[in-house]
Amino acid sequence: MSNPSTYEVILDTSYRLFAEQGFEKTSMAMIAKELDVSKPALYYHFSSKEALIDKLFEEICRSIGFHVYFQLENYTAKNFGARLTSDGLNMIHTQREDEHYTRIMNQYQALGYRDPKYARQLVGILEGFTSGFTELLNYGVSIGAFPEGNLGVQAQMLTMIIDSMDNFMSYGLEYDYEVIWTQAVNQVMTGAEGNEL
Amino acid sequence: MSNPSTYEVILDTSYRLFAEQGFEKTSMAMIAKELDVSKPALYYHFSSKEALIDKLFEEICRSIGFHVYFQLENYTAKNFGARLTSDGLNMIHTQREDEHYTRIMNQYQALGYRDPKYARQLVGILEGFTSGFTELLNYGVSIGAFPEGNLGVQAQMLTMIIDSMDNFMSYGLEYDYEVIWTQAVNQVMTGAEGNEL
DNA sequence: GTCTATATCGGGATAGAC
DNA sequence: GTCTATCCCGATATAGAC
Repeated sequence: MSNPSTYEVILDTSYRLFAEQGFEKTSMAMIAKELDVSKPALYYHFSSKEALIDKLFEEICRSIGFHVYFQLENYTAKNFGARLTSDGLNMIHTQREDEHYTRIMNQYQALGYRDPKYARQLVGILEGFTSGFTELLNYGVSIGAFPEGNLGVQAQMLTMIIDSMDNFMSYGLEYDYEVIWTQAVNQVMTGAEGNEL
Repeated sequence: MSNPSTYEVILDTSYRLFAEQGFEKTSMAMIAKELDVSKPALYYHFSSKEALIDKLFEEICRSIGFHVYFQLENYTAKNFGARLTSDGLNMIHTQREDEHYTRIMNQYQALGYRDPKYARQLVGILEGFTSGFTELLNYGVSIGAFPEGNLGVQAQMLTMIIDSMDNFMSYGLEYDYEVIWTQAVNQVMTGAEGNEL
């Protein structure tokens, strides 16, 4: 196995440079220069640029996911709405602090359009949120936190909104994200139903 | 002025190739080959690859926008909710038919992170939708279609949801978009209020 | 594990003829 | 307005020494 610290530091620097400039505009030479090592040193740890991009993606996917931000055991009938609201806002604020996160995920999204390998992982993340929300809402109903509704659809809506907020924030759009998320949670809690067409 | 038909056909083909493969992976040589012309022919019409990308973006921006899908004069007190629902669904379905649209906009979003020139235009489109929805909702209140609420926030939410649906559909996620959009419109129409924090 | 030096290729862009 | 031929550069990747 290669030296873990060098390996890690390459991933960290790549993450930053890829986010700032994109995959194509970031050459292996630039990464090497930023780390003050030579190009072949990179190729010793990663067999190709694509391998580096792939490993980085694996690391990112490992570090995110529904259960990082929403933990079922923290929820009670009494605090359910408030907790769901604050956990969601906390997630948004956390991602907002890492200015590179949204940018690099946008890059992987672009790759996903051409290579199913990336698309599958991205879809997996989103589906993880939707199934996580579904599970959480089911739990909420079971402990009597709120009346039953179409929880599957509500979970989809929460996933879409939380994903979209991240996107809009990255544009610098100063929308009332707190109010929007709070409203979405309230809608779920009051069991509002959409009219079928 | 250059021959309009050649100019147009370059833009059309570029649109498709850029969407399929991304800007960097699509070379001027590939575009030329696809059109069965030579590279210098392209450079006669567009001074550089970046100029081509920019002109294409201008054309795209010109062809989209709130008022393409939502026209205030079609709305009455009686049909307001139904019309807002169907116009939104129609917009989503239209964009879904052009498989290249979401992909190429994703590319311009990536460019926007590095060059404010693109970011400004993208933000302009989104703000156009938000101000369009605000105007439309204000009109709805003025004709008594529904009670007054925090229309600015509601307009932001509608913008985020409609943008997000397009995104999720492009992943191939089969969510209940019709129900979600209908629910969002209903929430606006019933004047639901988000609790301030 | 890391270096210097180099091979190889493909891309953007242009010169100059027609 | 379009062509053939070419320039030039930067990128990925490797050979081979230490």
